Amino acid sequence: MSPKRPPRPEAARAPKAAPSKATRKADTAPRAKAGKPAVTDRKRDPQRGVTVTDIANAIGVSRATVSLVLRGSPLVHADTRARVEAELKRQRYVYNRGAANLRRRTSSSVALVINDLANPFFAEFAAGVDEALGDKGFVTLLGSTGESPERQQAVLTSLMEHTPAGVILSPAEGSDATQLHKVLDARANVLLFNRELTGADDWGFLGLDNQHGAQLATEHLISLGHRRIAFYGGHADSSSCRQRRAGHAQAMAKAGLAVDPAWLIESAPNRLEAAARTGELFGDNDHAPPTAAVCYNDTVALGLMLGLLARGIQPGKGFAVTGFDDIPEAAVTTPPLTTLAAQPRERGRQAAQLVLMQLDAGAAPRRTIAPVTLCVRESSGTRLK
Amino acid sequence: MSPKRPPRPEAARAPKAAPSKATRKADTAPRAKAGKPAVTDRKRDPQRGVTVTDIANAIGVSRATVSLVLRGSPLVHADTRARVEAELKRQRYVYNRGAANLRRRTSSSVALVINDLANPFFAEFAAGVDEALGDKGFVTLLGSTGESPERQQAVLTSLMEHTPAGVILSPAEGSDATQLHKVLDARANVLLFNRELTGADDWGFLGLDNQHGAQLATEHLISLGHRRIAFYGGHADSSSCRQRRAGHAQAMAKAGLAVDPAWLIESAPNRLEAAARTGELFGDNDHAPPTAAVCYNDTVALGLMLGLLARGIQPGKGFAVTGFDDIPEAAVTTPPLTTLAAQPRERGRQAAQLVLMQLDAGAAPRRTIAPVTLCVRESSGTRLK
DNA sequence: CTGAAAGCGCTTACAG
DNA sequence: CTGAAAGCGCTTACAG
Repeated sequence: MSPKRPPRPEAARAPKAAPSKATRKADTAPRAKAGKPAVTDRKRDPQRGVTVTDIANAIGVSRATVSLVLRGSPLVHADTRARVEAELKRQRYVYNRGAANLRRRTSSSVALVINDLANPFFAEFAAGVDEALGDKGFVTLLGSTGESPERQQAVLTSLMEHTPAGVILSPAEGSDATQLHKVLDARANVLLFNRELTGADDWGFLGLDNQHGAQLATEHLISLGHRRIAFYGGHADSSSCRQRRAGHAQAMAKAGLAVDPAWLIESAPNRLEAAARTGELFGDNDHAPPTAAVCYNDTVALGLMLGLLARGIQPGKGFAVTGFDDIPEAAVTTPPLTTLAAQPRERGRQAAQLVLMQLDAGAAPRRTIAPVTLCVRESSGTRLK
Repeated sequence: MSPKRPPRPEAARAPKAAPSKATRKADTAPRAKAGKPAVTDRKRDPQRGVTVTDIANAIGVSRATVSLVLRGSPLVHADTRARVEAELKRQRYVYNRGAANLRRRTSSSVALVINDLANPFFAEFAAGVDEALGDKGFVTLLGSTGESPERQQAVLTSLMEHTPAGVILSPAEGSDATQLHKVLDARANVLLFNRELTGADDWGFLGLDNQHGAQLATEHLISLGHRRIAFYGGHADSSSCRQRRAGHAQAMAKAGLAVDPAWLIESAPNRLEAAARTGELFGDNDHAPPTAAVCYNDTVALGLMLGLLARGIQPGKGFAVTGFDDIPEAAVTTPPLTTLAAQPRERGRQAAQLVLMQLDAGAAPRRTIAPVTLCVRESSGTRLK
């Protein structure tokens, strides 16, 4: 029943997996030379598709000619071309791109590996990637890691066996460039998205302007009169969190405002933990508590708003909150969330273009930073009196 | 720059597209027989990957033996196997599944075609499909139609050229089985998801229990004391809308309640149009207006709630609303939305299993209906006095 | 237990 | 303008 064994955790080992039996009928050995005349009423395996050979034989030309027609070569005589095309249509020929890719040593696919499609940010990103890839005639090979570096190794190993022309990878948290190099060899055309990795300079990178985004949010809060502004959530060892924290720090410094270390609060980027840590904002430090928080992302901001409500504090009234990402929920929460929009679908299109550009000999992998825009809603409140 | 021409709108025509030049160096003609001894300091194209031949030559066995090791055959001597495996690792061999699939006439991919990944319902569904497919050693080929039957034809045509072992298709609105049969031939292993199509009985189908779901929602509203309950949104010619309307009708009939035809209101399933049509609920008919609405889906329900607010009516207070799907926003709107949960990720896993089952000779394509569960929140309000 | 040979469906110099 | 031949990287009877 199971056509292949699942990929082992030790993904780097040789593929033992037996490919699927895609043909519904088990192949019986061809009895052509077995003496008796073959059963002629099924001269061809019904499962077999139409091939260039069938077309060529049907109208008495060579396979080469059919191939040239398929590839739109101007070498073929118009009449011949017309006859071939008619026969192609008649027999409902389907091009076997896998065979062509093998012969030409090309690829018409790009692997896209992300944490989880259920994250709307990545869903939009994936939609953008697939859109742009499709426009160029490539197909998307999907893979998801669920933020597990081990699964990521396994998924990438499996995808590489399909010889993608490129890999767009949003690394799982805790990814290690050394490990990744074991499965994505020197020849691989890789574009990293969203998370920067040390030791991966041979690959392209597309990221958001995290620092500037957080700076915009912080400046926005300062302009509303806030002076004590926390940075809430995220893991300080992730590059995006570091960059966003830097933006926060920069805006505060620029405004001549001190940052109490107690205002830098870590939290896993999920709603539950973000809500649970709300109390840390109002801990027993000697100083006055913050009146606003720049959150690591929207999910954290949503959690914090729940946590605030649980303590009887109205987000946007008693305490200002900003997010990052502009996920769909951000517009419909109570209150709607002020956040940074990253246009993930556009980023997806861009990632596809970048990875395709890298295929060209000249284009060296580049570091690209995409802008984000502040989207003001009610969670950041109005001007403090 | 563009490695392939984009697929033409007339998708059924022969593929003229020239595949991508994935190899960074343009191939130069092999000069092996050109007289002069070949340049030996680069005896192999550096772009070339390691093949079974390389492994076989390196340790002096035949390619067949290497292949047997790769496929885990018990026929190889343990010593030989060990030597092969060591060499595989040393040369960082990567299995070329495309070549193997070609030779074995198998496939290790499944095409997944949906309207748009940005729809969280389909994002979850896709995540489930990919998860389950990956567990079985298959890879997901992604395609999206944006609800356009024309794009759907083009996308399917392109995907079929990659010889997927199966196709999971959530048909675009307005899909036509006859058209689909032009690109998904008799051999294709197809599973339709979510939208039923007449004339597609040779394919498998996985759908939600739309009727029962709408019935549950209606019964819930009836149990709260509502007597005049509208069915709001959706296009009456879509199968899912018809089924949900039937569930509504059935619950009303069972409770002995008449349904005023004016309470059946169509709307495109988007927020904007759903909001705009709110007035139709309170039109100038002679009868009293409804006090509650079973909405076609969550998006429609969200739109309706906005429309109600715009007329000064509090959803969940002055008017009860239910949705369908349980998208993530449903839990965080004001008020949170009572809806039917379809567990799209689980449905995705199920779809993957079904399409893989269909590969087996015995398993004929089946019609499978998955249950949905009522998820009560505040938008349906409390008991009417 | 291992090797030589044929072949999956396509493409591409090379002749003619 | 068209055909014969070789080959992409793998697998599979068939011999030995």
